[in-house]
Amino acid sequence: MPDNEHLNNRKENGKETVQSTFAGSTAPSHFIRVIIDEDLRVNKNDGRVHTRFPPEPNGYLHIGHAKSICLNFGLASDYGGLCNLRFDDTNPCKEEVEFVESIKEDVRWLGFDWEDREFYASDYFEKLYEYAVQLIKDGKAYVCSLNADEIREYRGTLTEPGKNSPYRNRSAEENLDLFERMREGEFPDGSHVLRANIDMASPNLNMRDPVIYRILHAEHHRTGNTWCIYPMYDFTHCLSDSIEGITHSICTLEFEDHRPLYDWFLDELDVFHPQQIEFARLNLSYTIMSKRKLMELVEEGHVNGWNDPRMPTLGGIRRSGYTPESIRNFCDRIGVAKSNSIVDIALLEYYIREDLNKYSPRVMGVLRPLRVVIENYPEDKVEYFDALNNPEDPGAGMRKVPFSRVLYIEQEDFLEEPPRKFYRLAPGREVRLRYACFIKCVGVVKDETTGEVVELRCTYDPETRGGAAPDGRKVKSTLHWVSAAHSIPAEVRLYDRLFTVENPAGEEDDFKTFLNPESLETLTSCRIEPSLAGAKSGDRYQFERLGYFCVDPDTSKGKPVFNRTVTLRDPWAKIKKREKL
RNA sequence: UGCCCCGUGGUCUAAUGGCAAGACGGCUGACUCUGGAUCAGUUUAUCGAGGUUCGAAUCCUUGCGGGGCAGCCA
Repeated sequence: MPDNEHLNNRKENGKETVQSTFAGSTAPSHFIRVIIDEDLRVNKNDGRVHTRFPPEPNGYLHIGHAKSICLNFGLASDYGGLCNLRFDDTNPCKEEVEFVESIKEDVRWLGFDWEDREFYASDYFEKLYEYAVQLIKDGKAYVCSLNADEIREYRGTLTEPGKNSPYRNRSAEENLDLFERMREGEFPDGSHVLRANIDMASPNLNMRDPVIYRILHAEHHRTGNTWCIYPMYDFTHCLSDSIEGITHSICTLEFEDHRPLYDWFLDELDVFHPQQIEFARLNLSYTIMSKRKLMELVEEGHVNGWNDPRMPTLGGIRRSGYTPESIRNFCDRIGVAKSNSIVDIALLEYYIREDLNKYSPRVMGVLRPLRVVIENYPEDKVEYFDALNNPEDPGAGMRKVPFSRVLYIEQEDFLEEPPRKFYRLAPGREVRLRYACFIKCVGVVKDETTGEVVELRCTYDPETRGGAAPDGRKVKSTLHWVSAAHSIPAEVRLYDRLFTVENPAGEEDDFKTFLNPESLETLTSCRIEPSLAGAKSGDRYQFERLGYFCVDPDTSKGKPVFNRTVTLRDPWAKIKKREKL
């Protein structure tokens, strides 16, 4: 049994916390570090660095969130500060406990620890209410009784100023009374809102008397039915940051226009003032990151759930076999900036290969078996050859691989009429079987009706046992193989990119028209070497010459299922494609 | 048409007034019992026009291009 312990005990399940974000610490600096360095230099915030990762528990996390998680937790760790996990749960209609659990699992899996700092915006509802009351008393907020449509009309447009609400001049007493009765549940949803009193002519739409509280008679996942008014994001977020003593409140670019409002609340209330800093969210080529679109894929059955290995969700990525280490390295390398960009998915693949190459046990498995009979090998004989578990890791040891008269090799490793640059097996040609011996193809058996090659007749050279020829002759290629009688059947799921175009969300047509019809190929007659008999869900292996594979949870006793995480770099595949073979 | 942000090789990110750097990708080659890994080499960039300056990717003006904003979502 190959030693898979390195991999599976490494840095998962929160057992080990990340100290420095990038092994070798070659992660590039970026503008947020420049800001923090300057803050530290002038001793702003008494030299503290305190960040937070603030997901809304209304869906699953994806690789884009991983960028934010690595940024926030990484910065805290690098500067000797802290990072809170805070659930932004101000909309009871969309949020569920299930999501908070999965978010916690994902953050932990990535290797980060928020210790006892698990917070919820809903923890602050009472305090937030008091802040709202203070704004009303200061004449900075009022209860508006326009309906949603009217508020929209009064807001004006991008190019035209809005006009004041007729309720804008209510007295503080009346506002206080109304707001209190909103809280008491006297009014139906939508009948009143609390609004900030700012400027209906502001060129920034967010400043045109934004709503800060709405009536929602809905049960909240944490506060139950305690409240029937809920604060809006802009009001909640800055004050939650302030309450927690956050120094650097890092969010994505679309909140840039909200920053004046973020600052406004904190200034008007005269409370501790964190700094909001915006960065560009991650986009990856050949996939999508929008929660709504991902939901569409799930609900319409284009993928098999949120953790389908094709999904960019952390659940999907994890199931496909990615390691948290590789995701962290990736996030450190892509940098942090303010320009919208699409990172090549090849970079992500590079980091998972880099990681898995170091740690994953090598093993042989044949995906599309082609029967090979070694004519000069005795019927009943079995030999066991020594195979390296991991050439990159001398400590990984060896294992025995059984060899017998009937074997399977990969169908694509034989061509009756080999083109130029095809080094593998062909009639009359000799190749090496990995760790075993040289074989030469002396005959081809075909299906009489279809003409399909169904069996190869070969001879082996007993002198080459162990893989080396005493006479020093070379072969052009080495093939992986399994012994027919000893191998065990397996299902292997081959995953490919989800979309056929780099930026499906940026196309004119609906993104779903670009779904890759070949994003999943399920192979059910694979044969794998017997050492894999005890493989457990989550175990990762390199199938030699094919790629990295991870045992899927669908695995049942005697029926292993593997997901292909990523292929090996494959020059032959490139040649085939280039020369259209 | 208002406001805000962003334009550096194919991609992502550095250089913050002083030799445009790195990673990925691509292409060569070496090595190899994985066409893997490794190693070496190579290819390609400051959106345009003015200005400030001894000197501009960097500062200013302007044009062009891209993105965001009119939820009682976050």
